[in-house]
Amino acid sequence: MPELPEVETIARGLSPQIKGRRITSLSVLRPRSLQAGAELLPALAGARILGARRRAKLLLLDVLTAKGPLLLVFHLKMTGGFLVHPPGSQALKHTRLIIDMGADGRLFFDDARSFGWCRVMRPDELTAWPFWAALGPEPLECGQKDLAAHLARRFAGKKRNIKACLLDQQILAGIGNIYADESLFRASIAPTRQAGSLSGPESKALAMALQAILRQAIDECGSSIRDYRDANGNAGAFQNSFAVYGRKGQSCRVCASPLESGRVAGRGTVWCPSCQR
DNA sequence: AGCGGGACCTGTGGGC
DNA sequence: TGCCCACAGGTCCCGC
Repeated sequence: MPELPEVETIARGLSPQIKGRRITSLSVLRPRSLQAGAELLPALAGARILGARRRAKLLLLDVLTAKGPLLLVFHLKMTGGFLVHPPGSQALKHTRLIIDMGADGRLFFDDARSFGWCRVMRPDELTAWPFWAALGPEPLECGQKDLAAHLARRFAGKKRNIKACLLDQQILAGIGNIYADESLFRASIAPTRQAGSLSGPESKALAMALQAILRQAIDECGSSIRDYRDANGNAGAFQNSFAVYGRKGQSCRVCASPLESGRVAGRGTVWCPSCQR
């Protein structure tokens, strides 16, 4: 599922394939996949794509139209993905949007489960968008000490469990189910712990674990469970490094205890009852 | 405040 | 083989 490392990998792989290209048109094959900005579609004709970038789990395409800058903001949710196809290529079964780049090909946004979406926005609309404005900091864009301090501050007094807090995009941006479970294992913290009960050293350990795991996952081009592919159609490799996610019923790689599984914060969760306290 | 549950989606895989 | 159902999960929204 595209979380921070997967979206980052997609943005890095996509950017060189589309940078500097001109959009001839954007076709919407599934109306609900365009969540906002239909009135801006005509302005996209002739616009130049400046590049692809990531914020939280969002993938953003910066484009420059004759009337000024616009953004194509995508949320890939569970099964969204991008691939550039040759000019004239026909839509696939799950293609939801096509950005036609003339002789430079066609960028498909495919999404089997149709949870993902695109919003076409002016820069001022983006900054005013409540979801965008409320996003917490990027975990890899602050120093380890700053991240630990931020987490400690945001966890203080919270009765919610720590896993729910890690999944809360307003506390920290980009973490989903996989990296929440993996980070908590690395930091030896049980997902069911009340966030407010974490000690200073535990917040530090969690900050360290989050950064180490996200960096390693980006280095390995993300995790591919089933659907995820990068912008070149390749699978990631971090799934081979999972300590707990998807290992329900198996034994801990560190202490060999049987892993515990259940629903925490409404999500399937796996942890080691011996290593994680 | 925080939690559970439903809605949105569809492909997959286990059980029978 | 085929049917049924649980499950995957990010976000929003509603009700308690």
